[in-house]
Amino acid sequence: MSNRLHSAPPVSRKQILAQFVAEYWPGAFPGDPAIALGHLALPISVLGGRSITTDPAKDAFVFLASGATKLIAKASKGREQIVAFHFAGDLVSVPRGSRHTYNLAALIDCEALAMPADDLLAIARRDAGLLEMLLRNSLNALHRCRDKAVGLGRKNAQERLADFLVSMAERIGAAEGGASLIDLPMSRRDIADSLGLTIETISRQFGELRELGIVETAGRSRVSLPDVAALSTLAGYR
Amino acid sequence: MSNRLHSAPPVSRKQILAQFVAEYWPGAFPGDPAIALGHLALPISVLGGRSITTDPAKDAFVFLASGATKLIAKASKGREQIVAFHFAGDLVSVPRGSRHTYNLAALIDCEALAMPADDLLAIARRDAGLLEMLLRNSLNALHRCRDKAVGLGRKNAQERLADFLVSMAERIGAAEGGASLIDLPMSRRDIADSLGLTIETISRQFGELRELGIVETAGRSRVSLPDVAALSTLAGYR
DNA sequence: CGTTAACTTGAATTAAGTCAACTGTCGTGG
DNA sequence: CCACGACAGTTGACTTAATTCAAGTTAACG
Repeated sequence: MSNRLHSAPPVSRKQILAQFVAEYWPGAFPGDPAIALGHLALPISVLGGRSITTDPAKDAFVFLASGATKLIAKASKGREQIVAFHFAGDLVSVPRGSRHTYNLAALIDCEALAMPADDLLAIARRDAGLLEMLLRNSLNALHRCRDKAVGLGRKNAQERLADFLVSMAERIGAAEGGASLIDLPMSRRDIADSLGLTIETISRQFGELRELGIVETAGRSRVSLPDVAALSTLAGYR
Repeated sequence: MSNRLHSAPPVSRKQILAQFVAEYWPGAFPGDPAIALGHLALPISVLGGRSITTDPAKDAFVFLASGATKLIAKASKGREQIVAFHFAGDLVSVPRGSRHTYNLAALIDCEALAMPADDLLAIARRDAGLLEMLLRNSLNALHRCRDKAVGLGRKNAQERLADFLVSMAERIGAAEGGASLIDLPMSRRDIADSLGLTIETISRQFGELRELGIVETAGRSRVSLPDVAALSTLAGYR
């Protein structure tokens, strides 16, 4: 799994920091962010399948420079719920463990930057531009999470999978006219854990969508959606 | 329903604004916020059961000065999912309609302040203190929403209701030693729509928890939790 | 005190889960 | 480059938790 994507050339701490600043810190003075973030931002390289560990007693932010991750919540009895997936450029808020224990895991090889939330907030307090980007990002995540809650609470298996595929097409799909090609970095188990279903149900629903001619699959990870609009209809929006 | 709580004495726009500023705008100069927010913050009084309407095409913030609300998402086929409950002092982010349509409704009489998100952000851009409070509030909502997603995706009916009651005890319960007294402002239907279940299932689970001696009910809204710790155990955390 | 909507309870149904066997994909090493 | 092994995914039969449908009860408000 560690080489599903070609091993990236070694990326320096400086480069990752620069990437984060470019995306989330508008109007930062060159050199300034490096000094401020220098000591608290921990650069991380992880192989697919491994965890991106942060202090479980503190909220943290993780900037994902490259790769893909899942944010897992653990409940009792070994049950796991994947609360969000992330891709290159995303900034993830990883909550400290309270009711449930949270854990960020790499789906494929990742380059990331981990920062304690308190420290980042302390820096941002002096810079409204950064603060506003953090706020926009967090509102975005909130709205995504709410839409997810609707699916988990009120949709059947087919609608959940349709919604998942439409979302993935939007985020990592390669458009081909009305169609979309996706190379899923997550397993059927991950999809199941994200949609509150079992792998068997995911498999059966992939089957149904294939029958309907709305989804085509090749191998474990390649998915083609010939008609994204039709799939959206099945997702039970509105 | 409009007088479940005594009708509050008429509250002026100025008072509500002051309350919002006191909670979310540290170090604001007196008079300054009033000028900035004056034209865009819409004061609202609604009776229980009515909707707090905001422009459905724009994200909005609603500051709840008094009362209690539910944020409802509508999916296709008339299905509704309550995504969050709010109480006095809460600041609610109401998303514009995208995949699902969102709607904020009063559970009891409310005094509130509605603001278009863009306008509030434009003001906050010049004030890191306000911005930081908005960010903390939004991260808080995000973490709550994620915990909710875990329940919706991976917990059975009893665990969901136990979790709901523990949360309500924390937010609006009156502590009595190890016990907690709650006066629920929402109906069984609201609880069902929040937990992704039906009213019948909620009713049956209340019955079970009563049998177990962990929950006592009086009338439709009064709930007493003699042993919150025991209830937490049933909620399937960790 | 009477009406009405909220809630409760019971019996039948169903969507998804569980358990178990089978098949395909993909990376490794011959 | 092909064959093998291991794990990921699929398929089928059966079970179950929660829904649905249908009567009852009760609480609260006028």
